[in-house]
Amino acid sequence: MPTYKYPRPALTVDCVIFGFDRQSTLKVMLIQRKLTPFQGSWALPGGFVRIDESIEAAALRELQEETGLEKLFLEQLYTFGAVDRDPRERIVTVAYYALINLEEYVVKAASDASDAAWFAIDALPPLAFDHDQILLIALNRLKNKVQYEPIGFELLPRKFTLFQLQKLYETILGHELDKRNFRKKILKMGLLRELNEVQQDVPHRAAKLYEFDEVAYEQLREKGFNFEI
Amino acid sequence: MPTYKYPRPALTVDCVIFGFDRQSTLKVMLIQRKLTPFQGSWALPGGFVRIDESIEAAALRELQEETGLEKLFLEQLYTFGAVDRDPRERIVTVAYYALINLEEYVVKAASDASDAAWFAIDALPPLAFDHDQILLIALNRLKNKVQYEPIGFELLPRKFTLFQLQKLYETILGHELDKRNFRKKILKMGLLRELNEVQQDVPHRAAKLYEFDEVAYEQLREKGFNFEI
DNA sequence: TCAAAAGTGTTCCTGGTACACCCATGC
DNA sequence: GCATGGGTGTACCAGGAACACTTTTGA
Repeated sequence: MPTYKYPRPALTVDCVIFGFDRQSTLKVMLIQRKLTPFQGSWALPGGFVRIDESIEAAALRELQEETGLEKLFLEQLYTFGAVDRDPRERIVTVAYYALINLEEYVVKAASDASDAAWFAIDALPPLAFDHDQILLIALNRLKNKVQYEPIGFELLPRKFTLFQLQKLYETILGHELDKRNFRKKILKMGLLRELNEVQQDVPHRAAKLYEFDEVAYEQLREKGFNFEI
Repeated sequence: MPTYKYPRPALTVDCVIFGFDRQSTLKVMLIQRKLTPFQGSWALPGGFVRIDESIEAAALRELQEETGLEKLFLEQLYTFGAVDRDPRERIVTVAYYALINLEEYVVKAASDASDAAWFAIDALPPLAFDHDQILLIALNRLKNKVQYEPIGFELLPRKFTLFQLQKLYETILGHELDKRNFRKKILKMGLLRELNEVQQDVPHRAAKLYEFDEVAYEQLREKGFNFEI
């Protein structure tokens, strides 16, 4: 017994998938459209929300179809509902953004050929629909959130160096950071577990590797600790 | 030519409308439901998104129907899409939150009788659907946002005293603030215009009135200023 | 004269910021 | 030996936090 008999907008999800590569560039995954409208253009991966799945489940499903990754950071971004955002008909889309570790992704991606590709954030092609707007908002969210929640680690391999972490912040925030101050601050928080390992195969002195300590973070957070870069 | 022939969720908007009264309590407007399900329960005001209006327009329309106010602060909160959040059928709702100045509202509200009522947020009735969850998230958003954007003023009359402003922050943040430090900080920002007026009809020494200076805020913001309490 | 809020400065301490050099490694 | 990052400590300064008393007004 449908309670509302008027025409309904269609409902989709779109995902802004961020990755951070070895060259310290922030990238986004895009899909080349095979159909009209915007045939041949690049667009955010996405699709319709099925009647029997939650919107978050729909986003996860899309994400898995595209990346093959099971566990990843996923957060709802914003819902876009301008009347004419899709030229075909009324479509409302709930945008999500995801953070993935490119090193793990690359392995899986090699297996199945796909129409997906990674683009550096500062060298994007024109995007279909209002996807440039969505991407901009996602980027802003990332910039803000990375400063007060420890989500940056989601973009790095499990074991990383302090230099990699610093470059990550510099890239996302768009400005340089002082090495000594950065290390002092991040180590003082007590969220990093220093490993008895160093980098391998680097053309310079090998750096110590660290892991993000989620348990320690949870414990500190319960005591009122706030992450802040 | 609909591009997607499968069943679609219905799409609604729900609004969390906050007000701040003369007794320094934070309140929310709720509507008593006339129909099943949850007949007689209190719920957030909301309604279906029409096929030819944007979601924000739908939220504004609902808001105006309920409050009669034209200009108010309105921001998208989050989209709720659990499969069973409505017992009748699949309904996805885009939640917004609004901040209104209760003094202005009360005048209008007196004119048309309504099933709406204001509840202090620490004395809420049980709510229909997942509206308690929505309200909780709205409250968190308000708590956070009020600290780094000057939106608190939306809840006050145009002319207010520093004491009122301080009480507003104390109420929303849930802890007391030091009077001298608060005044020092807020005045130093240069966002308040001191008026040549004082309170009227108060049973104690009358305080100076201030106005929020939006122009000054915009100018400062362009120079990189960040509001912060 | 009492109650309620208005109004006002100083001290201390923490935490941010600026800053430069030697070390280890691979090529 | 050169390039690349690894790794480390100090001094200064600004801004947050703690804190108490006198004044004004109306009831």
